[in-house]
Amino acid sequence: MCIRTGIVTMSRKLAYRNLPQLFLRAREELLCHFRPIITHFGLTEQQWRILRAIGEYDQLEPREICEICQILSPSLTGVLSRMEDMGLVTRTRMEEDQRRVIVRMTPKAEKLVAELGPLIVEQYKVIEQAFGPELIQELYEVMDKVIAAERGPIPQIKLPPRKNWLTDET
Amino acid sequence: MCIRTGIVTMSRKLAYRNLPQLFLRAREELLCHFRPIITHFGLTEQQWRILRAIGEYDQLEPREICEICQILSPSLTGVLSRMEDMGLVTRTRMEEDQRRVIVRMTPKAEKLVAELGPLIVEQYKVIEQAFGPELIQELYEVMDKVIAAERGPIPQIKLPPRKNWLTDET
DNA sequence: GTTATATGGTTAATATGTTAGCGAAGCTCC
DNA sequence: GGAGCTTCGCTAACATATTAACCATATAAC
Repeated sequence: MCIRTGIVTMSRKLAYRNLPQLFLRAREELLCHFRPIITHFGLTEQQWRILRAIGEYDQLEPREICEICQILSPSLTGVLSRMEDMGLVTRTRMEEDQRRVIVRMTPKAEKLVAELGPLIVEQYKVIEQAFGPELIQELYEVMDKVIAAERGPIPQIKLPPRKNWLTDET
Repeated sequence: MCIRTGIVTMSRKLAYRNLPQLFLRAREELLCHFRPIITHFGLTEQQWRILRAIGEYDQLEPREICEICQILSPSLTGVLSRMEDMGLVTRTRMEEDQRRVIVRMTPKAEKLVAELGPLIVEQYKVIEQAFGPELIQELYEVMDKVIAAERGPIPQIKLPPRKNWLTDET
């Protein structure tokens, strides 16, 4: 407590650094080298993620894209319909199950990926040069350890009773 | 080329795994354990990032918040004005430089952080238990290596002449 | 001192993220 | 075979991300 002002100015620094935020920053550190390439072809980052995924699996259903590309279903709906308008993908309902949908690339998108893909790889090589191959390798390993769900379920801490922080003035 | 269909189905799998996407997935793997805590207090993830930052630095200018919290300036404008409406922060123009602004927490926000912060730390401990302290340590180290700009500027590959992929039908 | 330039925050327009909930199609169980 | 439940994609409402451009203020150049 400050003697002069009477205000408690203890360090509100938490014991742990903001890990999700570090991920965000590290991701941006990488992505900023790819963004110019992607936008050069008139795509958004998400659109490229999706095209890359379909290119790899040949065809995918929306919920598969959601999981692979880390895009939530409501977002995907919009992204896909825009990509459909751009003539990049087609959406066709499955015969067996009228709920499900198949997403495929158009020939135009195939050509686009055929041009864009190698450039992405080229940029990866440049980055690998700068970072050092060991760091890249290390990155893949650590990421996989975090993602690999080979651990028990992580419990959620008990939450205190809900107060109306944002309405009460007390 | 497939003999039956005549369609070229070569593997369009790139030589490098999608690293930014791995970051995204790993980040989500962590964040999903904190999100319930944050929303329990009626905050969004970004709002908590900002409160945590201000709590640590006592007061910040918008552009500092942008850099620390990885939020772009136009986004921040909206987030801050919403937080102002919620009575969480105050924005005051600087006397010396009428362009600049100082962002501070309100007492209400101070109390909120005082309750929320320890819960976040608690959850970190739980996660550390499940992940193992070594992995957490390893994470911090690798992230810092990626972020630390102690390397030369990373060159951008040369881009081919721009074609109108999205308008031409050729 | 006035013009040129740079900086800090903002607005505008569009795309995506996030949560809740809906509606149709498929499944289960009785 | 119909009630209840689940799955799948979607809509709606709001918050944020992203790019471009704007405006006021400050600084540099002359």
